[in-house]
Amino acid sequence: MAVSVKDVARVAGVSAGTVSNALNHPERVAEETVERVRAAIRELGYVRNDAARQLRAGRSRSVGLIVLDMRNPFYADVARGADARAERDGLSVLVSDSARDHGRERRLVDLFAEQRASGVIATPLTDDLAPFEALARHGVPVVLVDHEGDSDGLSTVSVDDRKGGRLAVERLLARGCRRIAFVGGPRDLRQVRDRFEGARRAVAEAPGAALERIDIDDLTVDHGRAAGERLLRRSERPDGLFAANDLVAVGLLQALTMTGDVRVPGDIALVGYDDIDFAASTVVPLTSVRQPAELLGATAIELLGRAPGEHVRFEPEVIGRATA
Amino acid sequence: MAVSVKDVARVAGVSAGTVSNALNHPERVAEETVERVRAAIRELGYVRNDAARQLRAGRSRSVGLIVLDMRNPFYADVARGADARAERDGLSVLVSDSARDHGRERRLVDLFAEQRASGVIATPLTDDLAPFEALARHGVPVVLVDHEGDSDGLSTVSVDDRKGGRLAVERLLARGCRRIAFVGGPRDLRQVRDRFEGARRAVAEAPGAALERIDIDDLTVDHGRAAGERLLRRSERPDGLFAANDLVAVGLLQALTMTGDVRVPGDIALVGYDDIDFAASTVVPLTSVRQPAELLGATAIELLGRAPGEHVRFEPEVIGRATA
DNA sequence: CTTTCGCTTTGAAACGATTTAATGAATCGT
DNA sequence: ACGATTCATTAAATCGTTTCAAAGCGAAAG
Repeated sequence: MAVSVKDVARVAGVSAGTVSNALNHPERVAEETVERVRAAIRELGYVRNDAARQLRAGRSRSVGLIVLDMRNPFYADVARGADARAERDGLSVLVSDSARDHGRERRLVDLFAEQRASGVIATPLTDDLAPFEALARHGVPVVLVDHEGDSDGLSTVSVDDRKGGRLAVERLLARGCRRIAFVGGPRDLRQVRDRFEGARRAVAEAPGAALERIDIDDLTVDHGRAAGERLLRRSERPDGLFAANDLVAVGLLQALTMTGDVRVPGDIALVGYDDIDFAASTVVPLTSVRQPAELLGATAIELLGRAPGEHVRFEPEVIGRATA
Repeated sequence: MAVSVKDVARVAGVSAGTVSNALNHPERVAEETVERVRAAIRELGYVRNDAARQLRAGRSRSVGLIVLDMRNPFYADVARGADARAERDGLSVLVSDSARDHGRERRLVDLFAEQRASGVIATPLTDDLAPFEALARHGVPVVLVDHEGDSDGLSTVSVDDRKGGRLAVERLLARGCRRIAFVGGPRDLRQVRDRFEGARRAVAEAPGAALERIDIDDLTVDHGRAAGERLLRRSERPDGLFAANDLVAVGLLQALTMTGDVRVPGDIALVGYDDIDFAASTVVPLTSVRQPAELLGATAIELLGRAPGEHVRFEPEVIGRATA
């Protein structure tokens, strides 16, 4: 059933080696022969077997991209950026979702290791980089995205999240907010930790300002809205909110504006994180800390081709809209 | 550099075949030997070469999922559903984005063909199913998602989009809307076409109701908002809007509510499509036609394992919220 | 007329895992 | 104690492609 080079060779009246050359190095083969091989391929409906090709080459032509959460548009943008850049190098990007599950992350790393991927780009779940270091030691280039690693077998592309946290809070402080709350979680997620840390420092430097921490279990719209509703029932409310990402911010915004007795930003100002497409489109357009998502993805692909251990860091930027 | 079964075999003092058996059929190998092999694997840091394994097996353990637009949370949900179901069968789902580009779609189909994927699940770009039919003819099971195909080498999982369009408009009609507009595009996208067609029929059956068509180039928040802004500048406005998907609906809603002189649903009612997470969280919670996204994904994986040519169709459902 | 050069093409050897039939060793029943 | 039956292991074949050294062959050079 399976058509192989040998069959093509027979029909074209040449050897298997020549078929391979006609396909991969047409300049080494007489024009007329190339044509004959092409015809045979069409006739038989031959499709190259990538497994055999890879086995010989020792390495595949695809790079794995492991994201924390496919539903977060931020990662979709990272994927887009990577995809676009990879196309130029003749690589394919295959995205997979760790869904914030350690087991799943591990399995995906193993999968790409076994596939001898050309590279793996990942947003790691926690600080436990062991699986990725192992991967790198096995010769698969690894680039961590959105992670400020220090491990030197690995390259990283990141955005300074502490600075982002600081910028967000400084924006709130500049508006006059003094009772600031950070809404995010889970706490062991590095992004959450660093953004909070940046916020903490900014508040510490501002006389008279206080920072409260509101924990949620997941960075989703639903959890954000639930947190917002809890906030509404309190007598003493913060006057400035910093959400760990835009999904949470969107949820908060919904809850706060729903009843109509809290005005945003009048009573409570709000800053989100990621500047996803939706941010510009919320009830009150969302002020957010922007990360250059597509650029992160594209840069990650570039780093795959270079020596490991390179660290590129981008600067976040506040996109001021109406909520703060 | 590369560690192979042979190296493991040497260290464990057995033959290559035994190493393979220890890995894949431990019950055929003496317990003590399995242990010795395991130890050797750990010692050498052996990682199985999937290319070789596949070459022998003739088939890979991963299924490709080709989506129209990674940024649309609907597809993220489909991917989630597929992923969860695939895990049980020991398959991995690799997602790739055709980004509504024909060339890209073609390249991805070729890629999965060459990889001899266990299956391909795709949301096809247009009605041109030739590439997918070719794939199926080569023995790769193909399931089209969100497509009501009739081609019988292919299985499909779909949601009745015409019915969805009808339901959406009936909802608007029931509220008393009579000047209804459909906002969507591009016209050759099957989803757009069918949803419009359903809307058209529903309007045709309602005495005194008229349907207008507002074309946009892309089903995104931005295009929706632009359409909404154009709408605001008109003197004669529709009293009911049906958006081809929720992203567009969110954009429309933004534009309409921004200025404050149009009330939703008072002046203009609105129904979206897909019921993405965000839908519940918009300024005015969005009424939307729900498709069981995760179920679509899971079902697609199941169909991969069955005989080709099976067609499963789900029913859409209106989720009534505040906009209509 | 021989030598040399350049261009095509070939045949065989990899790549690394799995499988098959065959072999050897141990256990069993009678 | 002997053939029959398990059980564990092995050696060799195989999957389909690419590569590399070698060979074929006609034309140009001497």
